[in-house]
Amino acid sequence: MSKIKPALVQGTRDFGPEVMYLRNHVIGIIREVFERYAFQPLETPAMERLETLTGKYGDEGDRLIFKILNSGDFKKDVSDYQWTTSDSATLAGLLCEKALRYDLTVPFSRFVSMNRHSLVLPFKRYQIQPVWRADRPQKGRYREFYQCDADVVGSTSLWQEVELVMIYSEVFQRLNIPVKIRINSRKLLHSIAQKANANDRVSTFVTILDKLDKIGRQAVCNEWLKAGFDAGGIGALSSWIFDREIEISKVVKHLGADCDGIEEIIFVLENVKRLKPQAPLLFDPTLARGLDYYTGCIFEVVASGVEVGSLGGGGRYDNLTGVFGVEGIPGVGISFGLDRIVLAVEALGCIPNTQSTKATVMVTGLEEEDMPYAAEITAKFRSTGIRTEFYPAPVKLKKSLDYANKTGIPLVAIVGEEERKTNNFTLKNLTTGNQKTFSIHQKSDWLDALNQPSF
RNA sequence: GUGGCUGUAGCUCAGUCGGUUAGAGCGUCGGAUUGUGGUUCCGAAGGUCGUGGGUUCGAGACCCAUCUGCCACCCCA
Repeated sequence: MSKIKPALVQGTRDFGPEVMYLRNHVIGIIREVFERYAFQPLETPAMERLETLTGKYGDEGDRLIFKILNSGDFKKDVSDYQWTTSDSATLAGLLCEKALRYDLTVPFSRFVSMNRHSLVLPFKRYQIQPVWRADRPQKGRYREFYQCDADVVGSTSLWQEVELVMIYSEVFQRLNIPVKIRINSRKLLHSIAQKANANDRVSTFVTILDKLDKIGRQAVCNEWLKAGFDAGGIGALSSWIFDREIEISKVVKHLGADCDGIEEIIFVLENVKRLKPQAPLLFDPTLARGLDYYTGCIFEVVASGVEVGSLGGGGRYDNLTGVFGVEGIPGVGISFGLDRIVLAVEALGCIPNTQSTKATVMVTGLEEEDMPYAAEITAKFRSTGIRTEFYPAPVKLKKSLDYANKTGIPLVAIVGEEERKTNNFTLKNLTTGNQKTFSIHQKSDWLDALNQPSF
């Protein structure tokens, strides 16, 4: 058999022990906060039926769905005519019934539709799993990445939005990442688009507005005009719309208090304010977000000190279950991008003392005859809950001490002929270089020394 | 999906105009020391130059394709 070069698939990564400590730490904080806000855990399969996923994320999103080739003789259901005349997208639909999930919200929506009779509404679930997108990778952009979602279905109350904003704030506070949480509303974007006579082409209008950061005010106006939107309307809008941190009261003056969507934003802003979140919640009239299914408030979180893209996003979707034949179940949710959060933590250097699973002590025997006794000591340590590594061969002390040094084990229990014959062991503190002999029968003595080495 | 940049030892990188046996530092392994690590000294291993073709007497270098990483679009966590 010819040798195969080991390689990763584009846009995927391995996570070694050091990174896993950090990832688990971050996941732990997110899960802890989710549970404290009374969300319940859920996991769904990596694969969904292709038809479950398509049509929910917009044309661009559909293109990025990873499709899974049918098993068996997948050619047999496709006619020669279809092979030659179909375009790639149509052909993919004939060859693939399954796909990898693109996000966690749509699978959740599918789950809710299937289990609506047994769910008590409002139902709050959290879900921490990988998702896949056939995107072209860059820094902070992968083809496999983790999302951490909290969603609540079956409630139209805006208090859900308020609570979700508080979750964002609390998680990033605990992670020591300074962030801004932005809020806008799809309804408000519709209202704004109407001012430029863009009723029938809201998404085109919004897509151009969303480019503000990259191309600037003038270019946005030019593109609007080029796209044929009403010049008078654009002129009026341009006096205020480009202020990304505009006071909502000014927007009320421009659009009127009865403008669709504005009341919701005011409600969320005011009630969040009363709860005094650590992270600021800012109204941003240019915030758009791409996912097609959002209908109400939308959110986005960006880090203040680093550029790794948005760390999270979310919003309200009034009728995602509708396409599964279940009407009248509204939902709202947020998502954390674990991989970008980890990047931000690394870039900011705000790494908390991550819980490593390294041993606190290593037991090493000097000669073959010492090994059974060394194994007994190891077992004794472990039975008291001490994380213990057993060096599995009698080697020169230089070698085993070197190993302990390099793997970061702070204490070494040395067992040789002397110790074995007297039921003792020598405990060496690698940080200070000091060592001390203990009797194995004096458990309280050595237990103290292992837990709090003071020599 | 579109356009661009990139790849030499485990890591960071040299490698002249296309010319003989591809180098350095760090790291790894062994020894100096038969019960004591981090320092020092000595020694060794490690490369089909991302991969596959092509041009050439001769390619790490030039050309084409492909894979990867990165950048700009697009989109998004």
